[in-house]
Amino acid sequence: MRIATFNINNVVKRLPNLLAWLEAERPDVVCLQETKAPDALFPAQALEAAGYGAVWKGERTYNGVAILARGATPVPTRRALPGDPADAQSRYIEAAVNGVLVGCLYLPNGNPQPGPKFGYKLAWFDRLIAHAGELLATGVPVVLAGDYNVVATDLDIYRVKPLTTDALQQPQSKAAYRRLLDQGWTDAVRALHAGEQVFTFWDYFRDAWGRNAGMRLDHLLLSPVLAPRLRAAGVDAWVRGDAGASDHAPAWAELDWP
DNA sequence: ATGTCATCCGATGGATGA
Repeated sequence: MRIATFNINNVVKRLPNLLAWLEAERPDVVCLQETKAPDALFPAQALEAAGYGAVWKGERTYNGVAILARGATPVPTRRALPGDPADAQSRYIEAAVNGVLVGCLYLPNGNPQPGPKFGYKLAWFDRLIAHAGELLATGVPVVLAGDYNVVATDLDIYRVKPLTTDALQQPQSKAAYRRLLDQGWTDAVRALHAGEQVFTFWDYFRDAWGRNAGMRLDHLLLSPVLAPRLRAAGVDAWVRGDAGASDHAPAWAELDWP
């Protein structure tokens, strides 16, 4: 099973890009973020025609997540991250696909920092860690995939800028990601590319793609049952170079499953 | 501080988020 995560940055606007990538790479499972479409406008029919069943949770203009499965329909288990009923932002969806529980997440960006948005980011991270711990306790195979909006280490950014105010690089953000990993999750791309600079995001600003001034923000975390089954992992960086591309490229993990 | 891309509201651009 090959599972991918892709911040599509508007699934309606970039449907041609999404379909081109699906046809070229044929991932089995896809987690999408920033679909930026209300549920009624999610392009389910076009994806079905491309061979993918889907579950989605969107909203107008912002956020929005979805899980696709090739030749199957994911069985939804959640459409929100537990822990705050007042949180109306569409940032988490979870579904079972071929015996794997897939959590698809879009962690808050958190800028500007400091401020209420950064507070929301850290609170959301705490809720994710709590939920992830409960998933681990069940012992079922889980992949938590998405845009974590964190530069985890200095290796995950093209150039370290000391004393930056960027919410993605704050010590609290990095510490939260570290706490999540320390529960027992395996960062699939990092596990197979230790010490290598691998990026999943290149800003639209300042020709970041042309200069390879990227960051690694999109991750697939594997629960302990799945970690020994990891066979390959990488990033389909070519997607970022296409016309009308998202500012992210898909990251993926190939699992010996089932 | 800058820069790009896109959307929204509601106006023919400015504010916003990323």
